[in-house]
Amino acid sequence: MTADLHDFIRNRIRRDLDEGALEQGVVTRFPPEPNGHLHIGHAKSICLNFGVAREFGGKTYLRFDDTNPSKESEEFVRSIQDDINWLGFDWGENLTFASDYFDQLFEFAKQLIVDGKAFVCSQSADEMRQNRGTLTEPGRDSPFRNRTVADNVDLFERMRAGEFGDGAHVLRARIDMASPNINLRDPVLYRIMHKRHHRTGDRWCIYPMYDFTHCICDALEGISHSLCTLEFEDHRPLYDWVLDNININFHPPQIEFSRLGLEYNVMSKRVLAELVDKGKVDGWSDPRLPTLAGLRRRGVPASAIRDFCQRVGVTKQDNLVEIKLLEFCIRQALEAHTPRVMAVLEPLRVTVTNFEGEDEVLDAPWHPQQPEMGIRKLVFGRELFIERSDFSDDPPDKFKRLSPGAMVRLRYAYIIRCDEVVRTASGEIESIQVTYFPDSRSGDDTSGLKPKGVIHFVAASNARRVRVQSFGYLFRTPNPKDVHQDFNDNSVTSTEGFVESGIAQAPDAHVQFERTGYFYRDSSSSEGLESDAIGDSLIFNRTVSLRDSWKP
RNA sequence: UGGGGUGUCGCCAAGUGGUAAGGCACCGGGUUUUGAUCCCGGCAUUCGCAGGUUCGAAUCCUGCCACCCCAGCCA
Repeated sequence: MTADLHDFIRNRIRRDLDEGALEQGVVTRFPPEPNGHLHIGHAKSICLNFGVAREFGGKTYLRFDDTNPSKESEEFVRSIQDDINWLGFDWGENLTFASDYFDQLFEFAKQLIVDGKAFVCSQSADEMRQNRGTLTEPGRDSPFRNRTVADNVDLFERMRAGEFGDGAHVLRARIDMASPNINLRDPVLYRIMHKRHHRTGDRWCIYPMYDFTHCICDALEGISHSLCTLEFEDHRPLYDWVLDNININFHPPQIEFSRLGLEYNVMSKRVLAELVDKGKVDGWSDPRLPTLAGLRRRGVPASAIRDFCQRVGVTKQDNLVEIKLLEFCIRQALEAHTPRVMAVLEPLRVTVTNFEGEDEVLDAPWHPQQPEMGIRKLVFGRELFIERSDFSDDPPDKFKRLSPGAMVRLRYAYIIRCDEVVRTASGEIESIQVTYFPDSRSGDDTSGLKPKGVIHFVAASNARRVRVQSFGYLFRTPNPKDVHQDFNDNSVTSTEGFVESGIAQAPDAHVQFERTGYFYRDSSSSEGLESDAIGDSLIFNRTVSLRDSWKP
């Protein structure tokens, strides 16, 4: 089940364990900011953090990093929990919020002030930026850098008391304005923000910054390995500085790994939020999005995402994973147990001229390799639909489908031969006429006929209308740089076809339309995309097509 | 021109001095009432480049090159 994984993080953990360095065992945390929905990049982190804890008998905190009330909300807190659960992970009792620690954080900040390691700076944001220096030039000390401890304590208390407006003052660490690492040039620790917080309400009007908050929360929770992405690498000295300069007896190591890059996708929450807000997609759960909500609505099983994250591995290398790997994982997850059904997405009418009388009911397995899944009933009759692409009046070489004079097997039913093509006045193929061979019934075929191909069909009397939505990539290039220019405005294809009525008895919301792909019943409703709520017609989202190795 | 990272097959990725795992993709072949699945086989004399150390280097040393990240009172 769980292969022995040997990425650099797990190797490190094994070493720590061997050396007896972990008194409390393995403790990890997944620290999302509740300002958007989770995407498959977060899934990589979730699988890593929860996976590692599971493998080494440790525990994982779900800790919301809610230090910026101007962007965060309860709605996102809920959706994130739902998504993590759906992915298959459980934090149990270990649900925390950075805001749970606001009181302690405040005390730690005061300690820093008393020790002369932090000061209240009253420069404007603009002035501060100007004095920060550049990548190659050192910054200049703030004129407020040498305020007395007493003044600093007083000012900080009054900041908290609400005496000042947003931006009037800020609490800064007193480190080194000449540091080549810009994060160490007296970084801001607290800012004034008169904003109601979704958990603490109006109790605070100053909020701690990430760099000050995160490391302390990690220490307070006894995180044994604080795993984050590469862009925090040069924040690590600050992470360590804070913990080294306050009175705390635990110091987690921060270990960075590279974020997931996925072809034809964008993994930036900012960009995703923008697509949602501008109505370019149908909400956070648009099936074209790499969000967990979107993947779920598309029909991607959580197990496929977990498998994908495992196959992708964990390293420090920048990467852009091929979308084909995800597609492979999805097909593989669905192959073994997804019920089969036949659906004709672009119907071509077929008349079986030698079929007389009552419709015939046939049996077909829900899954050809899983007989224990049982059978479904299928109807064969005089009027049928086949896929337009399964007929050609000018077949290419090695065409194994139907063409004038040729024979083909209708899956789980009879062999037919095309006798005639009926055309419209303008010459388009309107329907075809065929004869069937009564002694060629699937299962007891005594005809001796050997057609070269098998195609799917739906009997007109057994057909239920179905609307099918297929999705292309949201972006036109594998590695979109300009999300507006590279946006694919034409990524949804909607067709109306027929599905065998047995679909109603399908033992799963996931289904394979034979020879076409895996589909998932869409039951959410919204404006942009069609949903199941419209009329009584069925709506399916194509999760992924079947592999197709046919090359004419 | 500062600091921090990363460079192993088309894409991921093992490997940490002993002579290049694996997966995906791709290409052959077999089975097949899904051109699916499944099965078999092929696919890096070479590890960014150049030197050096060593009996032996993807792994050690030196120098180069390329790419990514950092100048929010965001996380």
